[in-house]
Amino acid sequence: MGSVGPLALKLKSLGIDDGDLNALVQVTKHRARVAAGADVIRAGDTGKHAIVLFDGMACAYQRSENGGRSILAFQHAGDFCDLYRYVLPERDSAAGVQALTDCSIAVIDYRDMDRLLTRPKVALALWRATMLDAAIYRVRLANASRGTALERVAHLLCEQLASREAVGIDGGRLPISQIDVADATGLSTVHVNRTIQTLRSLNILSPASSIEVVARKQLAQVAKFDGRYLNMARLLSRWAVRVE
Amino acid sequence: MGSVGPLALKLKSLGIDDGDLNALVQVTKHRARVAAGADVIRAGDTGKHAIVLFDGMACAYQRSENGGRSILAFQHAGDFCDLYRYVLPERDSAAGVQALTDCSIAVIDYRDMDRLLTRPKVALALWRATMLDAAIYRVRLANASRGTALERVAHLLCEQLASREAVGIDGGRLPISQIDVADATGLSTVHVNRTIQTLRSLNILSPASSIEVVARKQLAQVAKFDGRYLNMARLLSRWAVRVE
DNA sequence: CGTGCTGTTGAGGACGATCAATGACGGTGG
DNA sequence: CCACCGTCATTGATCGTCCTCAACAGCACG
Repeated sequence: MGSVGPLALKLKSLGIDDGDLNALVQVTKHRARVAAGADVIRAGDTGKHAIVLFDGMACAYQRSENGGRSILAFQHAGDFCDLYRYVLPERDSAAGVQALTDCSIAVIDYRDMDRLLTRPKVALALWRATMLDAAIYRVRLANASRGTALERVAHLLCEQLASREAVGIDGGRLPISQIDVADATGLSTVHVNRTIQTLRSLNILSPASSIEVVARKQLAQVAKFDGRYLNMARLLSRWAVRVE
Repeated sequence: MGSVGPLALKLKSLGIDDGDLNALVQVTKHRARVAAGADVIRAGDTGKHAIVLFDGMACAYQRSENGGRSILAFQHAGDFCDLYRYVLPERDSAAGVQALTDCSIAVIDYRDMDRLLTRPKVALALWRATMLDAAIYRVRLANASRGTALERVAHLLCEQLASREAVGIDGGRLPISQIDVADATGLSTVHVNRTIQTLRSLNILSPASSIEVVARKQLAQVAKFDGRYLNMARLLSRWAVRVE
């Protein structure tokens, strides 16, 4: 915890000071690894602790009756995987979190959470963390079912780059498959493939068989991406002064 | 205040007791009316108070660069219109809340909010209220871009009936236009019209030129609607025991 | 009696789904 | 070392859902 990890970076931008941060870090234990493809949170799992993603990339998904997978959100280092379940313990047997790459996770016991919430700044920061997720849902909802496949795929990629930047992960490579993009956009894998090829032919994505953005400016242009919430982290740190 | 209004019903199901409820009601002032079509919250508005919807129906929307309107959520009596902005004061000039019918609103000053949050149960209940909205975003996101127009329209109608039931509003009539449905589903108004006619021919919607559900069972069947979160209010009241 | 908004209907075309097959790659076991 | 397998990426062809454009009807409003 000498180095400023993504979690610390995120919490600080949400208005937490060093003392509170330490309190939170100290109850964060049980580090574990989850293999790519495995579930971080089993569908229908009844949790007794909150899970934090320390490394790797995961996704919150929802299964549909026909077996399909809707990806609701991608998660990166520093994200809480299921904080919302602490507040609203819905037992949704169709919802879960899946590791998209090999992941490193840690847990915070609900008992410890209860104690953490007695610190006002921590309570507000955690509330904000959940609202940040909600804000992402809002943006995705506003763009779902609207625009061409090109715009939607481009927008999704912009979102993820922005999310990663906010926690200090740079580099244009996204360690996800085209299948993941399809499940996140609601497009078929075939069409996602053709769309990605279009983006490659525009020299926006690397020609390699992985998803790597090499021209962010143009990507944002194609996506009509509103970079405003790209700066969320920076904005938040300004708001931090409002705390207490 | 004497009668159990939708707001009280909602807050109680979120774990608030009578004392805390009174404290909240007492800082709820400045009742006002908003005409159908007008904005409850102007886009880009910088709020100094939270707004509660007392009567009528409104929608949280987002404007897109081409002037289109994406409806992110419908709001009913008892809903907070913009509670999330208290926590995460993003100044999104494209987002707003619009009255769909004549509405009656009230406001809670942010100063009073600050004081309310010193009550742990109130803080948790308000956090839960925002997470309830987020849960709705999740469900809508999982269903957006998926399935046929018929399923999507039917699902939207189910959601709204369920939301209204949860705060004590019964009756199958929804006071919204086909245009609203189109903006909420991402379909064209023309196709929404045809879809609604299909639902009418199935005797699920009333033949009248308004949106009135007369066969909920079949509607839920068409929508593949998972009634689980229909019971959110009742579930919540069970969870209430977990508070504190 | 015009004006504007919502609802309704028709025709044509585009975007993306679906089905099907093949290629590239890494891992596993013989 | 090679055969086998599963996953993911790629390509082609066909088909259908839904969009777009355009016009009109009903209704409330001034």
